Amino acid sequence: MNNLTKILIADDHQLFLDGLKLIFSNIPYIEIVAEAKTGIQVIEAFELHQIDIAILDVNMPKPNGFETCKLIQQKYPKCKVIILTMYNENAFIREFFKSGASAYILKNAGKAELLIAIDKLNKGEKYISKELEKDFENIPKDDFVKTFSLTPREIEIICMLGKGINSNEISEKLFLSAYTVITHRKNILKKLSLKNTAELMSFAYEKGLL
Amino acid sequence: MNNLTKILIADDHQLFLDGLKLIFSNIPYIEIVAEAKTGIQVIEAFELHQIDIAILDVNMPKPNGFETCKLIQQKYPKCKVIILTMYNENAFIREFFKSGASAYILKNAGKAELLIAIDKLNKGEKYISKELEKDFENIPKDDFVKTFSLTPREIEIICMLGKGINSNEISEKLFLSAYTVITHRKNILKKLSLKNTAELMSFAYEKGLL
DNA sequence: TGAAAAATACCTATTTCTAGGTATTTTCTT
DNA sequence: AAGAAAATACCTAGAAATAGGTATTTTTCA
Repeated sequence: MNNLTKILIADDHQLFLDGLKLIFSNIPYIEIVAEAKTGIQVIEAFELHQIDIAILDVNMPKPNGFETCKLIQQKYPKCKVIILTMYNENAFIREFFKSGASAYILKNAGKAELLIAIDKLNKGEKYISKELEKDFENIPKDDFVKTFSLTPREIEIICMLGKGINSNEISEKLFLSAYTVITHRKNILKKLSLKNTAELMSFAYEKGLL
Repeated sequence: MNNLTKILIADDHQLFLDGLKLIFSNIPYIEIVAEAKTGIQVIEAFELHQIDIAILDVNMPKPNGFETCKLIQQKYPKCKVIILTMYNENAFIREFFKSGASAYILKNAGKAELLIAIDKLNKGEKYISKELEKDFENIPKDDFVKTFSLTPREIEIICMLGKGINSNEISEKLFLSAYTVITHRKNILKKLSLKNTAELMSFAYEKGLL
């Protein structure tokens, strides 16, 4: 056994990948063994390489960071996952927990924080960005649940709506009846007391859901 | 006069800035003299430093890359601007022209392309990402001009839609025929090549319209 | 294991949106 | 003053969203 940490990095922007590579190129105990631009490529990379830590962008396409993380945890439970997020999307803290990831870091957190996180992960600990940690404590649990009280499925549908995908298309993509999607949309609007989807999109953006 | 290119970099994500810094750290003829996370910080930096090239992220907040670019060109017309964009948003090619920027590059283009662009800019030439160039040629000029840029009335209506107000209600508030509002909405979606109002809301938020 | 939450699915009726037009008037700009 | 752009308004048909239900199955969690 050696103490070289083997890392996979995944983000759909080449420049960002380049940046990460250069950041890690100075660190002797870290080796980047694979990179990917989509969730599918991540899974493929796992079949070819032995990976200790996967650094995934939340907004990565096909599938997104959380989904990819779940897949990794199922097949390779020893691998730790760091989720990188753009904004302080506190609606996703729950997703983070469910996904089984070990660290959750804001992209604007800086390089030092990344290295600290990797260090903690190697010790078997978890890590969450300072800024994100605040949200945890500031928001009482009940309030938090009440404020949004959106289920993962509902959030998923909201995100798809934001891309201009309509109920029929969503039902196809998620292998659901169109009725089900319509029911979800109805529940979302009712829960949040919103008039229509346009207002829902505003809400979603203002709460950092999108 | 020296041949050292002084660069400002601006993006709201620290890791991305770090990446750019490391990329340029190997290049002897380039010096990063300032960095910024918002448009305001960019303007402030211009008051403190002599800058040859500004590299701006489109999606930077307050104000966005294009707006910031316009401000720079007004006050410091000698400075060249490189706009970095996440996706192939051809809706913004026109914005790019209006802003007076000298280069327009996709973020996933890779480091080499950035260096080529800087080289061209130093020679007084312009540069556009290969992938984006395609879109230029495909779009006939007339079509191109008609395709984008929202009128004040259209923006007003978009804002109201974001509040959940529907066509009928908008027509009442603005003392217009409902037909007129519907026509405006139709024109907006066509102009921006969007599928529906949900996607329009996403567009509006992402571009800082809402 | 039992209750609660989430996800699923169906039905009807009505309203609203979208897409395809055309066309006139007003405002801006050169 | 002429032309372009913006704003206005109308028509039709079809697609999609919304609102009101009900109800079963699956997951989650205490």
